Amino acid sequence: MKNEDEPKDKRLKPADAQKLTMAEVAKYVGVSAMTVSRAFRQDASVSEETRKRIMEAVDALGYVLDLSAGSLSSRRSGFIAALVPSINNSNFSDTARGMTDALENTGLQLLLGYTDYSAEKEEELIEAMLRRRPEGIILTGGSHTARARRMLVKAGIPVVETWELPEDPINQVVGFSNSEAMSLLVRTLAGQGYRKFGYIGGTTARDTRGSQRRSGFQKTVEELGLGPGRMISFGVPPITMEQGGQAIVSLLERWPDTEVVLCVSDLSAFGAIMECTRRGMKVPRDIAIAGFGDYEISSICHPRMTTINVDCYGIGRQAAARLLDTLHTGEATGDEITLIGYKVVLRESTDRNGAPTA
Amino acid sequence: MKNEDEPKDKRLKPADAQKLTMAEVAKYVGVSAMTVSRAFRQDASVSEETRKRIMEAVDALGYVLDLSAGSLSSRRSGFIAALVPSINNSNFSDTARGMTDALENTGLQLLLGYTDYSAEKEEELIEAMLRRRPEGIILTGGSHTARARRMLVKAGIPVVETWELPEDPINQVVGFSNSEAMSLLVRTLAGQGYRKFGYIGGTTARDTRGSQRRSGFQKTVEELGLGPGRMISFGVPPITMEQGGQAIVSLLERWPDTEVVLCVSDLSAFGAIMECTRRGMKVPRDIAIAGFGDYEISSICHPRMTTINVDCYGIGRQAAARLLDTLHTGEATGDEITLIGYKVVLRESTDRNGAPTA
DNA sequence: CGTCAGGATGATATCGATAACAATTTCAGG
DNA sequence: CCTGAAATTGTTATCGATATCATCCTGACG
Repeated sequence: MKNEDEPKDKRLKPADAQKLTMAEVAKYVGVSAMTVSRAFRQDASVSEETRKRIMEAVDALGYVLDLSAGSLSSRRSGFIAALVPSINNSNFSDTARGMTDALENTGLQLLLGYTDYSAEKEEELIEAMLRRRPEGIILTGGSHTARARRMLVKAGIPVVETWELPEDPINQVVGFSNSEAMSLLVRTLAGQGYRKFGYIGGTTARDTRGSQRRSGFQKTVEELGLGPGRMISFGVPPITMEQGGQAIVSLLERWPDTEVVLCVSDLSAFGAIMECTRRGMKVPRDIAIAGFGDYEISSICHPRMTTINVDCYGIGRQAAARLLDTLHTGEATGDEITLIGYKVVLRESTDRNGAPTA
Repeated sequence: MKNEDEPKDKRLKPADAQKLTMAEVAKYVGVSAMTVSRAFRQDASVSEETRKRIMEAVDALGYVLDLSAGSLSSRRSGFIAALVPSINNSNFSDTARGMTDALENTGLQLLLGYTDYSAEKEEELIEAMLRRRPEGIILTGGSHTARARRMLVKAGIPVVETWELPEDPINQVVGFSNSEAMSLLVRTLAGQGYRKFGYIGGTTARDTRGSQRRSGFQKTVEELGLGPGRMISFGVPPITMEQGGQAIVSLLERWPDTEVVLCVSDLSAFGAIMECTRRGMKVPRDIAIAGFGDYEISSICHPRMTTINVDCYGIGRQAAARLLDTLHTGEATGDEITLIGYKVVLRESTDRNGAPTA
């Protein structure tokens, strides 16, 4: 081999004056790189004195740890991947917050990806995430492309599916039955005397939770002997507020005697309520409307909206907690299903007295 | 080669049968690892035939590229970090979408972090992101802790600050003046004859965009000779819908003759409108209300809301585009400021005729 | 005074890909 | 057929940290 006399370095990076490495910090302090590495971890054995000197040097030099190198050698990437359908949905953001909170002080970071309610996009994201070797992955829903599923299984990391109860879970599940939740809402309202039920949802099975809610609605209405529900499908999920408004107009044109309309989410329900109000109809006097999700808007809007409250934060928190369990025990104690609670929240928009609080 | 009978390893990874590397794929196909590596990139020169065979093997074996190894050696992490205050805010999610779109087909992935409107949280996130060596970073706002700023400068990667016009930019800026935008709204409404202005915002400077809007309001009201504005500060940013409702009650108790109330965001404005409606006041007949941001809710709610529309998507798209420019030219062509458009959207909630469309 | 446990630190191999350059093959054109 | 440029493929060193094991040191205790 060559000695390091002559060929110092011929290729010089452009304007890259600050390729500071651990070795340089080490030299600066007068210790080995290994000791610097140890100083960055709280479990490692380094004397307090040395650590202090190292950290001062780190500060002085402005050194920032390079995890991409570290994770290669330690085989721990230090992050958990989480895929949610939408960034702009307070239900999912509550879930994300739950995950972040549960991961606090674990040394694990959460990296979020957005699937836009698309299984293809989800597959792409799963691959992109797996390439960075996450230590675990949390998914929304239980429907994935075949290839996505294969990759997930092969990856050999804990997988948690959330927000649903998949028939054939990959690993762990933290969720609830969207179908039963919607069913509960139908039964509750039927118990209040409502008989003619309408439903507003999306057109495709793309939003699997939406489909489940719809089928829960349909099944229950029939079980109660209230005939087939009046369904309006409108647009590609997620349905917007505006589409909710358009949908209720169609629905009432077609079935003017509808008494109560359930919506796949609070957002479309809000659009429906506003549109009715705009057209001079009183909610709930002329038409009762309920949503799903208990978004902030539901308790603020006028009239306040009946909906299903789901423990979104709990989903995230539990999902991350189950993931951590699996990571710590080294092996899942069996692929469990963690059920998450939900409850009907009755508010003005379905009040039988028809008189919203003044 | 070795059988399972011989427990060669003392430390046994749990169920870790699949530590598939590029070298194994290469062996399987009968080429070198380098060729496999090339096959994964579209620019590299590999014969179509070889690439096909390699990709079939990748598929058959279920190999997933390991970027943590690749980025160490190539010194390219393949991602851009973006920090936003909140994931549950459609303005910022539009911005994020703009960034994602602009990065499409660039081989760069977007990693989002959310700061919760806290500079300390932002600092932590910046450090966490920098440890993974992003190729660029996009921030929301121009206020950062001193240490965060130091780290950013030292990192030697392009930095884009968005949504504001910082006095002392780190590098590039894509934003607008929140102060002037609010000022424009005040002038527009004053032009319609409004004289007694109220304002609802948060209590602290934590939300810098909020503070700028407030000062724009205050300054302009005084410039127009309309006396000091009637300000109600309520809660820690971001203000919720509910706080908007509470705030307007306080404001009207204190200054019952207020004609129009501007809010730091559409969300608080919405809460205010609903609360007024609930109390039997007509908007805008009894009180006019305007927001900021043009969220979906503003065009749906009843009455529809006057607000400022900002090109949120454009902010994201431009920010990413400027970042890519800098990456490609190798050096910024000067740290530019890219101005983003905004406009006043007049709707029913400030209609001087006072008669919301039936 | 010797021994040994255990903390602190260092030396070296290594994680899995890619950069850089070398070697080989292909093929057009003289 | 030969030559050289371009296309394809291989070899080796390396990216920057950490796992692992070796070494050194301190002090308690017989």
